[in-house]
Amino acid sequence: MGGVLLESTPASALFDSNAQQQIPDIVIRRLPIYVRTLRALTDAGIRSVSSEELADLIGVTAAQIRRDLSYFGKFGKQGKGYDTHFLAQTISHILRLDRQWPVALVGLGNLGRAIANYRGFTPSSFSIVAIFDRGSRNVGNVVNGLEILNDDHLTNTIIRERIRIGIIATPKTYAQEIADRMIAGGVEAILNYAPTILRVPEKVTVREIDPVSALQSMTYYISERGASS
Amino acid sequence: MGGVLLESTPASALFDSNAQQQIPDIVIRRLPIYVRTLRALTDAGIRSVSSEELADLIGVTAAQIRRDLSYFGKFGKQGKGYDTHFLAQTISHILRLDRQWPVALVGLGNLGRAIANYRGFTPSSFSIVAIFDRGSRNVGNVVNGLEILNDDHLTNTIIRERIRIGIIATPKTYAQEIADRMIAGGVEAILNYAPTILRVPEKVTVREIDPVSALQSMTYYISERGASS
DNA sequence: CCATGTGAATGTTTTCACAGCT
DNA sequence: AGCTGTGAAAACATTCACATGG
Repeated sequence: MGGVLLESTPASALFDSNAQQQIPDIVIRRLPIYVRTLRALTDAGIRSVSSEELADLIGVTAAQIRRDLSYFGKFGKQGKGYDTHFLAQTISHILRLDRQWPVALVGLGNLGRAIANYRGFTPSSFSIVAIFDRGSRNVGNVVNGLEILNDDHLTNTIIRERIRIGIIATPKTYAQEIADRMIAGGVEAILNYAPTILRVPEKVTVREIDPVSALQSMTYYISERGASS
Repeated sequence: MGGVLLESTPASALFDSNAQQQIPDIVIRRLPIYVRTLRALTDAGIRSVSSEELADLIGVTAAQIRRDLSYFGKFGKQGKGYDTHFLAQTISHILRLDRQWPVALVGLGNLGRAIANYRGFTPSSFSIVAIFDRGSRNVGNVVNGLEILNDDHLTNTIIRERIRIGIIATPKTYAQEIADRMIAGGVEAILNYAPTILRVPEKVTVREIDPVSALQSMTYYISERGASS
């Protein structure tokens, strides 16, 4: 992960209004990997998989996969395992990946540009539909088919386009202000690449992408010997 | 966050050979944020901080900070709090951030280029000292002062330069092979941007940077109403 | 006979709450 | 008087192990 911990984790799923059981966020965070792995199996023509086979592919235990799935229902066949296509579809539906989500990206440095050009979001249910930067050299240019807008228009565009997801790739100084303006427009999920902890209301989910912290935590485990530079 | 779970988490710290207490990886992963926040305080001229103030800045509880620190020693003064500079230095030392670590980067697409140009690694104890790509258009070019090498030289360069940390920014198809070759050269920590789970020996730590999974887990929490696309 | 789904047991992490030091 | 460091409790997460059903 990179992404460090400390992410705001909705206390309630506010998903289904009846007294639904509360599902741990850590389970929710594993589901995308299950989907990805199941899709790879389907693409390879494999139609059935046991919890143990799936676990080996992912690097977790079979019991964990069975327990995770049990929060949502019974999807397997005893003695047989899981239908790969069906399970991928089912989890995708739980995560609401069976639609395309419009996303706003703010910040167009090296990183923002790489994000704007990344081809992996679209097949994963996300489309960047608006890109913003501080007025200056970038505004007005076109990146990946989208005109870069001045971030004055951020809140209004988010409202108009009904955007619920934002990606922050600004310098850390602006990140909180951008988050506030996203939230004012109705954003409820923020992917934060800026190295700063965002303060957001309960109903907003934030995930941090923090490669520096990830590196800084791994050095703890590196064995003695060998220095250099 | 982003980074998904499922990271290989060394079962032992192999840090200090005597029967040292085992420190939870989740604690280790929080330490970089403590350092970052303490440094910001120091830079702002604040010389002392209580666990509660620090907790508020980071978005965790004061008890958690005190417990985390207690794994390593007693760094505070009762009635007073912690010396910001001293505590930043101490945690940096624990994480071995009081030196510069050479890093190898493999893969030079959009993302690899953004990583190569990122200015945040150097002040955070990491220097990219070698960049590799599959032979073709990129090899021989210079990015951020470094000549891009053919990845045939990967293992040898890692050995020669005593590199212990690798960053993988290749397509997922090559990621495992690159990881294997890094490990053959002595790499013990891998930051993996490719959307695939790497199989590595026990002694190697991996952290995943997986923005797609992060987004895909957040949609679960987005409230009803508002669609569009 | 195989593999799911799940109570119960175990292990891990967080939080409480307060004795003790400054 | 204020805040740390930490036992003990509570909350949370994982794993065991097996009854059950295809």
